[in-house]
Amino acid sequence: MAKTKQPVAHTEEACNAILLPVSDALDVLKGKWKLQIIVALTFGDKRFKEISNEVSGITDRMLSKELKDLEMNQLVKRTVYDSFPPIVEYSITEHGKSLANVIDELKAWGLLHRKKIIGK
Amino acid sequence: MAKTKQPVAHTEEACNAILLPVSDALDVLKGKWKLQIIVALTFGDKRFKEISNEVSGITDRMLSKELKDLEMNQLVKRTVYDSFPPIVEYSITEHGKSLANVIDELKAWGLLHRKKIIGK
DNA sequence: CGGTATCCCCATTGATACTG
DNA sequence: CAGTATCAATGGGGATACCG
Repeated sequence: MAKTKQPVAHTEEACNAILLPVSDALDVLKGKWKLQIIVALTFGDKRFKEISNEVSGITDRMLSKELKDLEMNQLVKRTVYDSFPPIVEYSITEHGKSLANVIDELKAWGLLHRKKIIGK
Repeated sequence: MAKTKQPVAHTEEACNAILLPVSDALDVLKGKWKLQIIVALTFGDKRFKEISNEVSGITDRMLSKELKDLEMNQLVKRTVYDSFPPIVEYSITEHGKSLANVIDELKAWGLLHRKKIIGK
């Protein structure tokens, strides 16, 4: 059982030292679409419509909104070419690429979990 | 610009090979409370009330629900001691501990992101 | 083409009260 | 102590129509 008394104040600090950055990270990736968009863009720069086609099920409204969020967090860069009809291209930034390790770990653990739980 | 034609079918496959496991992982950790509970438990086994005290703001209803989810996914183990008043203890499983790398990466990236964006 | 503007639904969460 | 039951609120996301 657990009557090993623990230094509560210290575990709270240690706790927050983990939880704050973890929450920051999760917030940035939150929602149904952001990671799908990021992953799609890691395979190459794409235009609005191209992303829309690759991320199956997303509406224009959501794609627009999510791209803005990602741009605000400097994960994605938006480039407008002055032409008609308009051409807008989206690409991953260096900061966006720095998510690679996170995505790799999530992927690895997801596979492990699927083997353990889902694919009994 | 981007007229480097890409093998669409292949990128779609590659895409899904990433997105499916990543979604699995994110689903398991989804919501406001699950990671807080997991992290709290990594500092030692705890009883319902103890978790409730450490995860600031959570209601009994939510804690109960989240613990059930975590138990279903075998991240957390629930042990009932036959006594009165009842004693129930929660602990992290080995599978739960296997999240350590994921949490570490999220933490590392969260810190990086905070330095880059939030902390000017 | 690359988006906005509106409206609406419903799932998740919160608040509160109660129980074995 | 360790929850459950019930109801209310919030907000993320969908559907559709329209615009520069």
